[in-house]
Amino acid sequence: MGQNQKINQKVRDIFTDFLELKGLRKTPERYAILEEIYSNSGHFDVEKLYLKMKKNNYRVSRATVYNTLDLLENCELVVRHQFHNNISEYERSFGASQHDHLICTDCDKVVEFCDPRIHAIQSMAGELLKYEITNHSLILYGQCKKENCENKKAKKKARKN
Amino acid sequence: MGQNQKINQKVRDIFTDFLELKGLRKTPERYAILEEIYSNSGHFDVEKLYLKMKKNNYRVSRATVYNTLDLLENCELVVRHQFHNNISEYERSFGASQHDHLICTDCDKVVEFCDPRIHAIQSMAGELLKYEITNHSLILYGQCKKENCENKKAKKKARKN
DNA sequence: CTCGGTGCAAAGCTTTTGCATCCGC
DNA sequence: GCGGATGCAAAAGCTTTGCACCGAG
Repeated sequence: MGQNQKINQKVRDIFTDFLELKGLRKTPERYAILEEIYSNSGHFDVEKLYLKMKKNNYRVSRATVYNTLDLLENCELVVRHQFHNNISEYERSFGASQHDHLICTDCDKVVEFCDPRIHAIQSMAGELLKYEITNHSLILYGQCKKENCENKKAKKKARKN
Repeated sequence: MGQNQKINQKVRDIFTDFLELKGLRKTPERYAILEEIYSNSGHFDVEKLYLKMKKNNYRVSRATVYNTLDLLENCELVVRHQFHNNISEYERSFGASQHDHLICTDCDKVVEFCDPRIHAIQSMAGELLKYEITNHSLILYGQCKKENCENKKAKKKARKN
């Protein structure tokens, strides 16, 4: 059994436990969506996932995709990111290392990075303010200093700055 | 001259310099919007600002509000936040200390806090990844441990978790 | 059999866009 | 007077909702 298959099995089990705990139904659509998400890594939005499933001849409605993503977010198999536009991006979160994001303000490219001090900040702030912190979102914005940054955004839309 | 008036004058000057530098017009609408934003502190969204101006008998279109907020964001008189919903929230950023946000997952209340280590993370990540970091967004999510947390969200919508 | 879940389409919200008019320069 | 800015309304996205039907328990 390969590493991926092992992860997929574990993930299905977590989802099943969650659904049973909450008294929710174990529908094929829900498992199909989970499967699809864990068949790749990287960021995706609802539309991308919806179209990918359609292409693979698995027909689900957008409503079900939204519903299932909510569930998966609640059982922490998926994290939702809110980057600086008004659409929700998602990412699978089991079997992946905790990380944060750096976004290029020229080309929108997303780079992942990790810094242990964030957890220190998180727990200290929680203690100080009397909050039980469950998660965080750290996004850095900046320009790539390398010359191979393709500057897509500038092409896409001449920014009025 | 009071502290607020001094700030308002400084802020107008910054905006004027910015508009002149970019060759943009100094329209009364733009200054009226800036004025309205700096007449209060705290977070606001486009609709809230739009209605506030309307109530004060200053008629601007939503389109102009969006346009001007873009300009103000570019000259760093306003920061835009993307919390975990799909609407943009703004906050004036001149004359206020740099801070980050903690959001209560029960009642959506936003608390501000500050930790100097974030700047260290920011510059180290930038150096490592060869990016010129210009700004960041750090949001912590958690539940208030005090009993006076009114749990508005639970009322607003029985979350399907 | 029941009632939660799905699919579809309509509605809701925020944001963007097109165009005629206006006004800063 | 020119060309950018505004106002309005329509259009465009993303997300939620309503309702008839389906199927998991």
